Amino acid sequence: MKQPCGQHSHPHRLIQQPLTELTERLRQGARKITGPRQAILDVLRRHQSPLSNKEIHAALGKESCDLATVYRNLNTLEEMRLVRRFDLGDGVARFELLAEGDDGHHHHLVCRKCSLVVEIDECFPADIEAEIGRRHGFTQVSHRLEFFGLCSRCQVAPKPVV
Amino acid sequence: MKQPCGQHSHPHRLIQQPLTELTERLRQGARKITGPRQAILDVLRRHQSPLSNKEIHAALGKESCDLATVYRNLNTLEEMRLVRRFDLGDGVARFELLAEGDDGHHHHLVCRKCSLVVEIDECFPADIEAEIGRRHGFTQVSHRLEFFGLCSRCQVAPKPVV
DNA sequence: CTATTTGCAAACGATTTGCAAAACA
DNA sequence: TGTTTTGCAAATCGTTTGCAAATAG
Repeated sequence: MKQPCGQHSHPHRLIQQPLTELTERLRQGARKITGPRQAILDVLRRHQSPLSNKEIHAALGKESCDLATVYRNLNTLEEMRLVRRFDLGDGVARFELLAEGDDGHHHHLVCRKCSLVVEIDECFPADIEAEIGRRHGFTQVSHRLEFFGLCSRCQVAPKPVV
Repeated sequence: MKQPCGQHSHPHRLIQQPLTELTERLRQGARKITGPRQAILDVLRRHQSPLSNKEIHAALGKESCDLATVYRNLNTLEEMRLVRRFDLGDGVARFELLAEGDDGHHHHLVCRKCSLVVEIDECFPADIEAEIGRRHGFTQVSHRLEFFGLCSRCQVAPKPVV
C-alpha cells in the first residue's frame, strides 16, 4: 500500500548516485548496458531539476543518440523505476533520477515566467486523501500536485531570466 | 490577489445557468453570439464533468461546427472566464462551465480505469501554500491538484465500465 | 459595412512506431 | 548467436494557424 508522505526531506536527491550503481540496477533488470543508456543516466545524475526528453538529448555529449532512443529509454527507465516522470502542466514530460527503493513522491514549485523549478517537501495530507477516497468509494488514491508562482528573480526582472 | 480556498462547497456547479445569461456574458465581452458558440455553451451547461474539445464536438447536435472552431471557442471562452480549463494528466484539455464571479478553483478525483470524474471540495491548505511561496521567495503562488484512484465500480469489474 | 468568426487544410510539437542494421550478453 | 537496442523515417495525436468565405451587429 502506497504511503502518502507527510513532512519529510528528500536526501536521496542530493546524493550523487554512482553510475556503477545505476548500471548495476539496469543489469538486475536484465537490460543491456548501452552507451546511450549510460549517457542518459549520467545526464540525469548531474541535474537536480526534472529534465525533458529534449533537454536530456541536448545534454548528451560524446555519447549522443537519436531523440527517439531518448524517448524509448526514458520509458524503459520509468518502468524499471530508475527514473520518475513528472507532469509540470505544459505538455512536456520531465524526468528525475530515482534512488533505489524511493518512490520519488514529491512536488515542485515552478516559476510561471522563467520555469525555474524548486523541489517541495510539503505534500497533501495523507489522512485527508484517504478520507476523500473513502467518501467517494475510491481505493488506491494518489494525487498529482504542483505549485506555480513567480520566483524572486522574475518578480523584479522585466524579462524572463533563464 | 487570488484567494486559495480552504474548505467550501461549489453550489454554482449545480445551478443550471440559463443560456440567456451566458450569451449575455458573451455580449458584454464584445463577442458575437454565433450558433457554434451557443451550442458549445449549451453542451457544457448540461454536463457536470469536464469535457474535452473532442467530446464537446461530438456532443454538438444540429448546431455542429468544425473541430477547430471548438478549439478556438474554448480558448476564447477561457479568456473570458466563461469556462475553466482542467488538466487531468492525460495530454487532453478539459473544460467546465464557470459561474459569473467564480474562479472555478476546485479539484477532481479521477478513476484510473474508467476515467469517471468526481468533483472534490478539499483543497490544499492555503496557509501552507503561502508558507511554501514565502520560504522560496515566490509570490502569486497557486497550485494544480488532482486525485486518482479506483472507483467503486472498477474495483470489482474486470473490464472498464464507461 | 466592417470586424469577427468559421471551415478547411496544412502546420506543429511531443511522442510513438515499423523496420532493418548494429550491438550487447 | 540470439535477443535487445538503435537510427531513421514515417505515423499519430492533440492543438494551432493561414486564408478566403460567411456572418453578426
